Amino acid sequence: MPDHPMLSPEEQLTEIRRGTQDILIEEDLLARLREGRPLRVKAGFDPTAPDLHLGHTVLLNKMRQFQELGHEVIFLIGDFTGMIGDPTGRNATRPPLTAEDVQRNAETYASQVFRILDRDRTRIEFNSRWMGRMSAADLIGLAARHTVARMLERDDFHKRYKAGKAIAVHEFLYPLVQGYDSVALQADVELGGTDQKFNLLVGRQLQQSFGQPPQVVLTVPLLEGLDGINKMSKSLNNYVGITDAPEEMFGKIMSVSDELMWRYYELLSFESAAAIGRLQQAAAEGANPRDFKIRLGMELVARFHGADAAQQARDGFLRRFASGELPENLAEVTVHARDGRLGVAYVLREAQLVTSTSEALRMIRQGAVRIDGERLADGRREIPAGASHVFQVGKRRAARITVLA
RNA sequence: GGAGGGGUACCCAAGCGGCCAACGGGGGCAGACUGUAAAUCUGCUGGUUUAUACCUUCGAAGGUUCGAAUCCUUCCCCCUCCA
Repeated sequence: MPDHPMLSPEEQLTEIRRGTQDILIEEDLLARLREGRPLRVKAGFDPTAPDLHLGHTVLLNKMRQFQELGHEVIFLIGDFTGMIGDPTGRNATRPPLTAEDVQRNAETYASQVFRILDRDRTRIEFNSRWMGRMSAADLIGLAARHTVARMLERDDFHKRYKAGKAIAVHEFLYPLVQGYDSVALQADVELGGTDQKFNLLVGRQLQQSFGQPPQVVLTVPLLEGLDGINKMSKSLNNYVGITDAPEEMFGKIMSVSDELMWRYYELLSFESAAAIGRLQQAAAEGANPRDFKIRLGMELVARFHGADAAQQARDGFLRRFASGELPENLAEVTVHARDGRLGVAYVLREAQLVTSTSEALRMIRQGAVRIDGERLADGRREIPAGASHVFQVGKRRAARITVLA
């Protein structure tokens, strides 16, 4: 990981500004950078969604950047706040997590974030460390430092209140606890997505209330998911997981719209703004955007799986979709025949290429099924035991299936 | 506490005794066209050894009926207005 220990405060600020939405207050950040000490940079993570995807990496990349600039990054796992569930952008409260859930999720986090962060420079904290021993009296004292009117300034509270929708009292505790985390950690900077802005600002206010200088708040944009509309999330199934296999990751990137590709360049690529501008220029002059998508896909796959894997993913993709060849590392599946044979629909179901025989029959009817490249028209076709063929369902599902006796 | 409205498939939303596995839209999947892009057109979008058949599904449980998503009873949940 490259280091920039020699950068001046002003130069650091320029780096930090890239890809951010807001820095509040920028002058404060500059002033702290001028102190010449490593800043304590905090970012909180919810323990409910342990599988990281590219959307999370926008923030992680920013954290890594602070590390490269020589600052101390605190990866805060909100195990205590997880019991509340951040109501941001939600209508329903989430079910509380058990201690085991939290522990397991935390371990998953740890194994994933260090694909981006420098392990040696990352401090992992759990906010239950201080919240867990806070008394009811302390909590009341904390709540006394904030007013209902200010809480209602938060956009989603405001909307729900005006619309007459329910706001549970404990939901007000979420921003308070998150803000108190900054007090407990004496954070200099807190990072978060734009949807976290209000919560981050509560941290400033509480720190002041506790006699600390208020943290600098830095927000990064939320990354749109593969659909280009909703924010990337696992529950919407529009995500690219950072543990996705190279081919899968590459394929997902290739399937995004041209418009979204540029957004991904902006938020995910480490290429310079100038270089990205040149690509856009070339596209405007008629270059095929597909080639830039390939470039982006390779950059991202290489980041998580290495350059060799990226090269292979690209080559495999081109062979498969540009030349129409079958994928080389085809899944090998065996299924069992009945009475020496098995109907195709059952073959497909047993091999989990479809979820039901009804779906299999539907797919066959629609001409989506191929056997060794030949389109299958007859849904009643039976495959004899001992046979081995390559079965394809649609463009994306394929496997070599051997029928055993 | 009182009055009223509502819970239908992934989402929204019709249906209000049989023609309902349930209109329509969105989303998704598949086919054509492509650059696994966009746009467009077409089909599909409970399950079942492949079936003008059967089974399960319309908040839950009972009931009426030859027959219920549709009628009745009880229960659960959500919303609106009043206190």
